[in-house]
Amino acid sequence: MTLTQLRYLIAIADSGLNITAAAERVHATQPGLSKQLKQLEDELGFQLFSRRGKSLQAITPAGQQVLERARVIVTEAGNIRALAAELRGEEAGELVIATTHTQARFVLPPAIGALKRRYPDVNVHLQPHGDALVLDMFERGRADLAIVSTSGEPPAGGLAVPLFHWRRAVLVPRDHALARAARWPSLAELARYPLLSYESVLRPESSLRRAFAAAGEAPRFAFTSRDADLIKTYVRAGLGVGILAEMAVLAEDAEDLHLLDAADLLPPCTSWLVLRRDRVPRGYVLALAELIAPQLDRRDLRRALAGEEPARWPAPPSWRELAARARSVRAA
Amino acid sequence: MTLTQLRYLIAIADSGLNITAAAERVHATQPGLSKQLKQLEDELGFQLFSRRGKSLQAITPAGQQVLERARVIVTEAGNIRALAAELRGEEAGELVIATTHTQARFVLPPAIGALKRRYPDVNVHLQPHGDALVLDMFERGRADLAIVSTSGEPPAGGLAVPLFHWRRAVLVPRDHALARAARWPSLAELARYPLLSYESVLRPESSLRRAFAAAGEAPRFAFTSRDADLIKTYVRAGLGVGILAEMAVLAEDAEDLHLLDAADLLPPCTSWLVLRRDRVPRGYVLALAELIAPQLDRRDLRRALAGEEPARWPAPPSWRELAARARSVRAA
DNA sequence: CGCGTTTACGTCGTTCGTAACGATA
DNA sequence: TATCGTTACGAACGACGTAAACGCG
Repeated sequence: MTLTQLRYLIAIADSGLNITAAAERVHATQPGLSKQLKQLEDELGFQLFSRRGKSLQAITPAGQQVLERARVIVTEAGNIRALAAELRGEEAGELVIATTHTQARFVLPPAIGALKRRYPDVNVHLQPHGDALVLDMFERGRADLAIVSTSGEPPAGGLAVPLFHWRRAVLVPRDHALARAARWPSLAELARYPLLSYESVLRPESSLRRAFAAAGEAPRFAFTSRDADLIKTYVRAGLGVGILAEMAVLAEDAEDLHLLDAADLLPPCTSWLVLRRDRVPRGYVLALAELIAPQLDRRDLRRALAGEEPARWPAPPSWRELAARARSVRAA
Repeated sequence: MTLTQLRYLIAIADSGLNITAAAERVHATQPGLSKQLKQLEDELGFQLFSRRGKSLQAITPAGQQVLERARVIVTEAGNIRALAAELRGEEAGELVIATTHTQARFVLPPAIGALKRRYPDVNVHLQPHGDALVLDMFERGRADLAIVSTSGEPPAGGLAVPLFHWRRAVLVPRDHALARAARWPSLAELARYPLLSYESVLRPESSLRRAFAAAGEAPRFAFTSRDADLIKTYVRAGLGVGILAEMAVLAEDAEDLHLLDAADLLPPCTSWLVLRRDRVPRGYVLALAELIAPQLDRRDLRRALAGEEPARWPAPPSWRELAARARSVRAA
């Protein structure tokens, strides 16, 4: 049994039992993986995968057990390497971020920009996905960190650190009836219009859906997307009333869109940074956290990951504060 | 980085930084370890050990971090091998038991005898130690299981399973004043005599010491040992009153010793089996548990180790019941 | 016939043990 | 001088990639 064999095993399992694809992933040749897998199975004395003909069919129950432990081993080996890289002062590496489109498009750009200036040799890989998939990818170990939002409890699956609070924004075309109204609309009034919002409202436990339900309303979501830009585009096209994160509203949107403050209508949300408890983070991972949310300190993050602390986090600022602070920095 | 290098690293750390001794332990040559250590340090880019001249002086802080992760890796690799051995139906292996002298001498023999009949190819290594050292050895990973006693909470450091309850026995020579008394002595009466007991009573938190203290007595422990046989020998020699575990009292002791029932005087104790949560146990480890305490079932133990259960254990019998049951089995 | 896996083979790198050397107390 | 670690060297092994063969849809 070697670390290489276990790495190959994981790659095969994570590539849908396709050895050729797995070989690609680990930068090796397919016969190499085939052989190593065979050797591992010979050493252990049982099949890790069931086969149909020559193709791998499924992981055997025993193989599943081995796979789980192999993941621990390979993760810890990676931790040792990360530890060493940090100690050497290495500033190159990969940073895989699993997050939603809104964060990737409207929140992260300045932070990632600053990060790349500080760590030019870090390659950043953004994986925008739907809410559910983000945490899924993260839990499968495909990402170093996840950035997700909830309107309540912190997300499970790792160490969750609050980055900032935000509110929803309601967007309508400038000539929309709601834009001319004298006062902010109620939920009931909003619910009369076709709504445009994120894909995640399709889930029954969506906080937006629940807010309407609590007011006895059952709005029609006429258009959903993961992509806030698309939602804005279709609001412009007159499809209805857009409900999206305030971060997605830019100054230039005011030219043809009217922003209704939904602060009191809809529950506030928190954006969370989620780190894997089983991984030693590289310095630039924590640097990114600090860059997004200045109230965070990487030493606290390291302590929390080591499990040494009850993990009390500084109160997160609102997005409005963060944006104002960023503007004043740019002005200076 | 290879599994071998990490195994060598652990061996060196566990051999007091003596590479020659470590080489012995892993059945390799000393230059082999030296070289692998050097290669690992070269790959990681920093020293795992600080050196004075050529000798290893201490583990560096970074080395400590690496060492901890290396232990996880090597443990999990061992788990995979154990898993495979079980699946193959392998019935050979090593069984290292950390326990006290009393358990090793008076409780385990029948169980280990039966185990060896069932698993002739399992080599059993008994490590009798003082109470504190037992758990220490166990936590350092030198033993597959520990068997210890407490008179209250289960021991920490692993998955603790209650085996049986037992009481203390008070032994005096047949011609001792207490042997002729009409009734059982009180703690105050006992405390008038020099006492002979286990080494563990020297610790201030000892349950025996606390029992006397609660009665306002401060007895003199004139003789202590880890070895119940020795205590009995010195009781015979007239040094005083022996207080030991009832398991240590044999039928033939009645010839020249008088047994006082201390059931109501001194608090009861529980013997616990302790398993490491990070290790997949071989079948014979669980078989031993079943052989000592028939109320246990290895499937429950496996489930509890997998963390799937709130770990409620069947009520442990008393040692008296266990011994009676064993006698009736022998008679049949 | 394409896709994916296995088998065969040659090369290269690595590990390991023996033996000699060096440093330290 | 004894103990312990390093260096040197040769043999054996193992990993890896290329190329070809095999099975299957």
